[in-house]
Order: sequence, then structure tokens, then C-alpha cells
Amino acid sequence: MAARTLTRKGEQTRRRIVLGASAEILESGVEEMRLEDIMARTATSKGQLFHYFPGGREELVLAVARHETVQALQEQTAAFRRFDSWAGWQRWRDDMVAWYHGRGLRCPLLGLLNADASRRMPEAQAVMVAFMADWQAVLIEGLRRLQAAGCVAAHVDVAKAGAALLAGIQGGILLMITTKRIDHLEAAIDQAAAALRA
Amino acid sequence: MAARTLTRKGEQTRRRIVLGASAEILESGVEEMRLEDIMARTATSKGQLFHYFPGGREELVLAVARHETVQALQEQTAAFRRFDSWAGWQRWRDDMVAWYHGRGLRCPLLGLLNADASRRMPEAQAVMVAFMADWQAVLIEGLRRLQAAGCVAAHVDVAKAGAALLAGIQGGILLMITTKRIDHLEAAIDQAAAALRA
DNA sequence: ACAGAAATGGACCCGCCAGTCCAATCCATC
DNA sequence: GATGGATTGGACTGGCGGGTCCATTTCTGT
Repeated sequence: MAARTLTRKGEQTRRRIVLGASAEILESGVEEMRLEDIMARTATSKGQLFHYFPGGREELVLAVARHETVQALQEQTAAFRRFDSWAGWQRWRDDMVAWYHGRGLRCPLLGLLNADASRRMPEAQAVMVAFMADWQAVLIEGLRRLQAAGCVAAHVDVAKAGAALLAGIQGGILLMITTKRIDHLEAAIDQAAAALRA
Repeated sequence: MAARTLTRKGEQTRRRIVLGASAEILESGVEEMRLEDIMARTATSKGQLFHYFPGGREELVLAVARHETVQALQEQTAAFRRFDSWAGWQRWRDDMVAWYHGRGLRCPLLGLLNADASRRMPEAQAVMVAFMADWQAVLIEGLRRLQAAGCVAAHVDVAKAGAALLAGIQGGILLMITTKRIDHLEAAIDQAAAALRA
């Protein structure tokens, strides 16, 4: 899809473009993002953009989506794998809240996942679906570990609990973006914990 | 904001335009929605669109947002006010799931709430924020009724539970839109019930 | 019936922005 | 140091679609 032979310099430029586009999308949203803005931000020309992303705008957005999803998944995996107690859960929760605070209550991915973009770009939607599935798997795995550690009763359906937790997180983020407040996210995670302890 | 004097015919046309735009947005998303599509669908001319919505596209979208939010809020209020037992809750849950199924697993509002649109149109965002607040209030009121009926323990913080429930619902809908599956929504609502019963 | 206002149709304009194209450079390799 | 491919710059195009404008028709009130 992209150029087949990339020199080191080429790879650098390509990477610079992806990161710039990513930042641009985080700030302005996918729809508002203009190729011109990216060119300005990354000090590249239109020729370069289309050299590294022959598919144009769409291919670039897709590249950003892939980049952001693997990034997010790595972070979430690292954070959620590290504990097997409720104290650890609490720390994970607080870290997550702090992370979004640090990002100005924005989310790099939710803009990409919006219904419109998906409709126009089925590939992007596929990326998002896969991402959600992966994230849910990470959550479920973590819950299973908590269960093994005795923090969660054996009769609890961790698969379903993982689905609910993911929904709570996503909804919390969505509400955070619109309302610029983070209490929904907190409440959602806390409620998941409450349900799991019951 | 709109024309001050509307004949009956005028009101009909205006209404027709809003409904048509609403349907168009539901199907294609806000960003994809073209004035031309609405004209075709509602059998109106560009002159009419700008006659009834001098603010153009933006004012029209806003009108749709207002229309959809009051609609949704009425329905939710009616549905959530009608019970004070867990059986009633379950019926409400099933109705909600069925409602979305009937709509082809779409949501008339989530497209409007997407981050981009909000950024570009602060007024639309304000409408969405108010809508979320109202919905949450309806949920909390309902939970309080359940509490009064003895279904929920007295020590439960219904305000926080309402926030969590709203987050779960929104996340469930979001995931429904991307994955075209409804189990996240179900799991989220069920988990809220589980937490409340604890 | 006769103003005057409201409603309608649609041609036209114009800015924006993704995408094209090619000429100019850089650089790896022989 | 020459050759060909990778890289870069940027002028130019094309059309899409929101918004303007005005002529025409229809309605309302007296």
C-alpha cells in the first residue's frame, strides 16, 4: 500500500507525518484535520504526503488509527496486567483518570471511532472493532487474574463483566469529552468494582 | 432565530425539513449529510432551506439536535418512570435493547455528539451536555424511587450510581454502533443492576 | 379582489481542499 | 563521478457543496 523501498530518511519523514497527523487529529478531530495543517506542522510538502501515503488522506488517517490503537493497547496492557488486588485496581483507576487529565480530557481515538468516519471508511472501523476486542480481552484476562487471586467470587461471569467494564470506560470517556468532566468515568469504574465484589 | 411569521403551510414544510434532515443524519452521519440530500428527500428547494433556516446548515443541524434530544428524553422519561421493581427494570432494559434493534443498531444522537461536530459547533455541544444532564437526572430519580421501594439499599449513593449507569449506557451504544453488536449495552445495564443490588 | 407578506424554485457564485504533476535534489551504489 | 531511484517542493486543477439572489407563485387579511 505504501512505498515499498524506504531509506532511513524516508522512514523518518513518514513517521514524522504520522505523528504530526496524530497530534493534529487529537486537537482538531478527524473531519477538521486538513492536509495543509499537517504539512505546516511537520514541515513537509504535499508531494511528500502523497509520496508516503499514495492513498491520500484516507490512508493517512488509517495509519494514524493503527498507530494510536497499538499505542493505547500497549499502555493498557501494561497497566492492567500489573496487579492482582483491589489496591492495584484502584491505582490503575487513578492512573487512568490522571492520564486523561494530563491530556486535557481528550481522547486520541474516540474521534476516529465516531460513527461518520466509520461509515466512510470501513477499514478504519475494522481497526476500531479489533481494538475494542483486544482491549476487552485484556480486561477479561485481568479480571480472571483477580478471580484467581480470590478478589472476585468464582461464580462471576468475567467475560460479561469485561464487556460491561469496557462499556463503562468508553461511555465515561465519551461523557468526559462532551462534558469536560471526568466523574462519569470514575463512577463507571467504581461501579464495576462494586459489582465484582458483590 | 428562524422566521418569525410562519403560516400553517410554512410550519409543515419546516417540520418536514427537520424530520428529513434527522433521517438523513441517522443514515449518513452529520458530516456526510448534504443539503442536497435533504432537498431531494423532502422535496424542497435550496430557497426553502435557507428561508426556514437562515443560519444555513449549522442552524438546521442544531434544530435536528434539539428535536432529537427532546424526543429521546421524553421516551426515556416515560420508560424509566413507569416501574419500581426489578421486574420493571428488566422490562425497561429489554425494551431499550429492542428499540435499538428496531433502529438497525443506530443511534440518532451519537453522531451529533461526536467530538468533531462539538468542536465546530459549541451550541450543539451545549445541547448535548444538557441532554446528558437531563437523562442522568431521570435515571437518578428512577433509582431513588427503587430505593424508596426497598429494591436498593439505603446506603447506596444513587447520584453516583446514576452517573455510572449513564456511562454504561452511552458506552454500550457507542460499542453497538462500532461493533454492530448489542451485548455491551446489555452487560452494562445488567452490571449496574448487580451493583445496585449488592 | 387586491395589496403585501410568505413560500417556492433554481440558477449562479465562490472558497476550500484533496489530489495531480513535474521539475529539482538528494543519496546509495557501483 | 555517474546513474537511477528515492525524496522534496510547490504550482495548478477540479469539483464539491454551502450560501446568495431574485423571479415567480401562493397564501392571508381586509
